[in-house]
Amino acid sequence: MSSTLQTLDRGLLALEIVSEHKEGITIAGLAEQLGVHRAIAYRIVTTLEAHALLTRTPEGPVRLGAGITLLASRFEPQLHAVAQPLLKTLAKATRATAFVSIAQGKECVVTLVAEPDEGMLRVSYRVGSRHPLTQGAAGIAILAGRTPQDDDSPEVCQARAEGYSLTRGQLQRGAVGVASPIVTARLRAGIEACVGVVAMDDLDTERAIREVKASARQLVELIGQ
Amino acid sequence: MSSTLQTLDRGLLALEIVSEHKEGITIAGLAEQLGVHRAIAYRIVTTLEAHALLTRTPEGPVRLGAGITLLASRFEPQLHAVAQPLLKTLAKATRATAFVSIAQGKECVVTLVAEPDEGMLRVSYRVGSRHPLTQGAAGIAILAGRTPQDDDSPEVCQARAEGYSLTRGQLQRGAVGVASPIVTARLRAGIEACVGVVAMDDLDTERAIREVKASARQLVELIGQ
DNA sequence: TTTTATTGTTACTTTTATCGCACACTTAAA
DNA sequence: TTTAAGTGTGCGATAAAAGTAACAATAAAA
Repeated sequence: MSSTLQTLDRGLLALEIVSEHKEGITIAGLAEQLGVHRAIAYRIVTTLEAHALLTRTPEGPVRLGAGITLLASRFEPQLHAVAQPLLKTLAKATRATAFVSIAQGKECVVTLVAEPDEGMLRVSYRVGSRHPLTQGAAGIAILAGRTPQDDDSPEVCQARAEGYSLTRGQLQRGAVGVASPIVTARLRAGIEACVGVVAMDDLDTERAIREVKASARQLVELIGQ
Repeated sequence: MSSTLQTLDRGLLALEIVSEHKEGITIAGLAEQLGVHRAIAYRIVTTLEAHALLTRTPEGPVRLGAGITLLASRFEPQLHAVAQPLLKTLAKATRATAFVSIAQGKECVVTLVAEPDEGMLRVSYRVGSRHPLTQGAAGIAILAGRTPQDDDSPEVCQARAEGYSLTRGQLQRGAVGVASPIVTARLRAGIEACVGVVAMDDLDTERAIREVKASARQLVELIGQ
């Protein structure tokens, strides 16, 4: 097992800490959270700033920078390439429409979809469509993937315990949704995403639950623990 | 003038290099591009992997990891906080609907919107809606923000030269769009985003162009050069 | 088959990049 | 005015990387 680089490690940790502070954080505050001298934090910020991963507001505080967007836009096609075949398999196995959704603010956005080729009728779930996190199997699965909150609904708590969520008719009458959060062990927090399927009422839920959970695990393997 | 940290700098450079290789890159290849010994590249990759910013496929190559998604999901509300007031001002000044769009694959997705409070009729542009990059002012502005390609359309070339794009009726009959790419100097590439306005045919284009370009510059300041 | 690359990892020496202190300075509150 | 909290930057000591070399383990070529 090869070792890690202290300086790089700290820098990335700093990036994560900054990302946790929506309103920004002072360099002094960052230094404290990192447990290092201010001067070190200062150099770390300068370096991250040079790569546009951080910005300093004129008043002082440090926030995330535009570089994140660039990286994210490059990650998306990679995720697509990796996850699409997996989704296709999931769609076939469950004979339902499979999807990957991620959180964006208080909403849940569909990023990838695969439809089964069999079946007369099928539910289609458009990429880019969004709905509140509190509604539908996908949203609940994402909430369940977060660290427990006091105000979690019973559904979310159950989904967290079982590893999946199942909803009927929440987004569309007569539709069933099953979703499972994508939980990564290495990160300090979940990645706020889930895999799932939607179908008409005739979904074989037993099987769907099994398959969706398996897909979530596989995705974690492919995408990075 | 404070200095940057070599190790962190190299690590971030490695991250960028990996992000440029959609299919992944071998560690040896990465080491070469970084101009360092293989052993160093290994240590860098291990560290980035520990933060889930990179993953290694079972066959070897290194790709971006899920950590990017987490950072991106946290950047979004920060961008929102910073850009929303600016968009509101832009909407007021131009009496048109102002927006920020980013590229996602071959499409262009609307991420933020602000509507003017005056005016009887107004064009509403829904957050999350998407259309091909080749269509509409927003898409063209993003393409213009990229490094020149051989197959760029005349519109894209013109937008690159002028610093803005203007289209009429491409997405909706009777609608005019003006957009300007958000170009950052520090990054190795553009961030694939733009600011703009959409309105009915009665838009004061002279003014809109001026305001939109100014907004793009301001956003760069706020978000990180 | 042997030979030749390439990959992945470790142990060790060298060197230099990083650490952490220190000092100067600004701003704002007490 | 003093106190406090924060920013920004040189500098020497040393821990932390760099940069070797070396060694299995594959994998590809002869």
